[in-house]
Amino acid sequence: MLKYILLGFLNYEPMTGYDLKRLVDGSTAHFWHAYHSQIYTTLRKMEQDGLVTSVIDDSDERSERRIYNITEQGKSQLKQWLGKSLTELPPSKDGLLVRLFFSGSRDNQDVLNELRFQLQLHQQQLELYQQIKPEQSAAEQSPVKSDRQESHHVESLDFDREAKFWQMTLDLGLAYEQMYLKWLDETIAKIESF
Amino acid sequence: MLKYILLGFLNYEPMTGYDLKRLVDGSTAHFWHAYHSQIYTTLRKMEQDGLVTSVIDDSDERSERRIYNITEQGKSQLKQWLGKSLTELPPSKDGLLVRLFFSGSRDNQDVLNELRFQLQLHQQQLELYQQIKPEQSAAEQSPVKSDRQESHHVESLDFDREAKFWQMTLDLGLAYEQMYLKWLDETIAKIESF
DNA sequence: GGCGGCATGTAAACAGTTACATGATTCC
DNA sequence: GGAATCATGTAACTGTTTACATGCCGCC
Repeated sequence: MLKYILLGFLNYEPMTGYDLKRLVDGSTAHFWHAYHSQIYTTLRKMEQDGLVTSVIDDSDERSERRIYNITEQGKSQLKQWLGKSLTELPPSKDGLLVRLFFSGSRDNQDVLNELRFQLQLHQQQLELYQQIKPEQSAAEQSPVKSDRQESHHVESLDFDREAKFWQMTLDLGLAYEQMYLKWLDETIAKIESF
Repeated sequence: MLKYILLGFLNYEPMTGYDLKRLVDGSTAHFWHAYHSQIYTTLRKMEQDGLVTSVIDDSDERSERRIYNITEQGKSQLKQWLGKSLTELPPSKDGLLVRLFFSGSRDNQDVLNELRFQLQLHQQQLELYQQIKPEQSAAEQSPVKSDRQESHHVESLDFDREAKFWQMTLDLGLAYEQMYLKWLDETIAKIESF
């Protein structure tokens, strides 16, 4: 999956592993997280498979910035992947629920402490999403922050349309956090009344 | 994590890999899924680590039913794990959102078809949860279906209390599916009005 | 007799995490 | 001068998934 995220971003414009890392952290991390180590190794793998090419940036000699570029093969694989709809539910993995499921033997106070901490975390997450929210103009909100006047023109990219889809994923994030917070509130109240 | 799920179930009573597989499928799969291959190999690993022991069931000679038993070390590790609260948000992974995020270049009809199919899947999932719901008596709803009169007495297991925690995880499942369905509805409507 | 479900596993591949490592630059 | 951040990567490990494999039993 990470492969397609990287192809997706590189399809906007060429960039380095670090750029990709920041883009992932700033946008897809909420529904697909990746460590920098995985990003770098996946990029190397993709290069071997001919989906991307890379060049060392000489203009900026301070360090070895390796700039990745999507190939035609990479573009076609991205397109092909987008063409095949998902036909299954994403398998969810939530450690907190596992813990709660087996919490029969725990002290209520222990469980409550854990849930209250989760409440804080989810409140922070919600606030983070809300800060992105205030439907900014598409361009400003764009995860791709390049000067569109400059060098690499992205052919026929409709930023308004892109922004609508980005907004939809954000909407789910917001709804998810609100739902989770409500459930945490109710669950805490239930345990308090045991 | 699977390790602790298996310890958690084996802490109720001894059972086979297949029993564990069915319990996982029937309860924790909604927040932590595992394939049978992983369950069997994890059990073997746990046996090597002294967390469980196993014996081949002779009473039933038709096949090699290997019955796993939690050890004192296993119990203590489970307890220790339950004692250390989670301090981070569970990283979510949702392939549909990844696809939506990069759907700017897709036809609206393609995206709509995919979302409508997801709608069906989530409706089915919601119905599945609702069928479990009607707050049955704790014992009947118990994922552990053993005769409590018989052989292995589980010392001091409060099924009512256990059932309350099981219900909480189910409540999140229900809230999640309702939230997801609402978002899908709204998102489909948005794309239709593009 | 064939099919589906029960029951058990192994092997290989792939994905994801943690730890280690290094050197530059920028800010205090 | 030291700390933080930028920037890049490798290595080892752990976890997860897919595919392969086998044999029994009960039902139609």
